[in-house]
Amino acid sequence: MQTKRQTLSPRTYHALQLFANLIEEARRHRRWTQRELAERIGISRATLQSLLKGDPSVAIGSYFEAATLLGVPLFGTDSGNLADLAQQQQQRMTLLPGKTVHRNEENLPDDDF
Amino acid sequence: MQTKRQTLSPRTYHALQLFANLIEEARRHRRWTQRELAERIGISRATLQSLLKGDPSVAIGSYFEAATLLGVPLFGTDSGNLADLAQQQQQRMTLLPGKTVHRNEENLPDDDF
DNA sequence: ACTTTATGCCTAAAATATTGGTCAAAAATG
DNA sequence: CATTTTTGACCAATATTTTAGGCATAAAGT
Repeated sequence: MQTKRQTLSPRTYHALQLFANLIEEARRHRRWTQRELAERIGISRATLQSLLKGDPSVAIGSYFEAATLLGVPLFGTDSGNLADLAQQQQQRMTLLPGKTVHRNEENLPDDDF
Repeated sequence: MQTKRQTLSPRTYHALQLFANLIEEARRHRRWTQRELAERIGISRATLQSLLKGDPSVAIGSYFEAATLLGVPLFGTDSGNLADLAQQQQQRMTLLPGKTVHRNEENLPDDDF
């Protein structure tokens, strides 16, 4: 029934749609049947169908695994250096000053860029 | 409890970790509290915490909405042209030949690039 | 044209993600 | 350094996703 459990920003829907389409395109290109792909991902065909429609309620792990298996680039990079990127990020964060975000009465709610 | 309902490829885990870290970094940068962000996304703080750890079982919609709200670029682009990209994709696909993927006994299972 | 396979869509049941609440420790504030 | 706020972790109850299965239609193979 596809219950609308939460309302998301238009941008999110577009991103989802795009992502799903990239995956579907890759699937066809590789000539994998829905069953095949679903099986490889480790989910049911029904869920895969939701995924291919861009359903926001599907687990992100299923999306990413699909992309990985099909070779759809995640975060710009297609190669394996993704692990490195993650680690860089990790460090960059742990080194940063504020561990927790604190606020009092009146302070700038938004600090852009 | 973080049940390990399925086993994913290392690359997927790395991507998830990276994504979560990007979001967390952006949150701190903007000085939003976990409560604040969770509320804006429309999820509980508990779920947000799973998300910030890179939990694969969290709905992709929550991830993407978080990224959107925090300005974390999705698919390389930060601006609004994401909608256009989606539409281009859409058309590119519907115009393509094979609607369904068919196979018989022996044929090339993998057609790379 | 006929046969086979893939896809789209629908259920009820089963599995599990999400929630709201609480607590202790950590971090920022004044 | 005392106070306030944020964060990390946990839990039981609930809401929701996921599943298996079936059926009709569409597409591809022979």
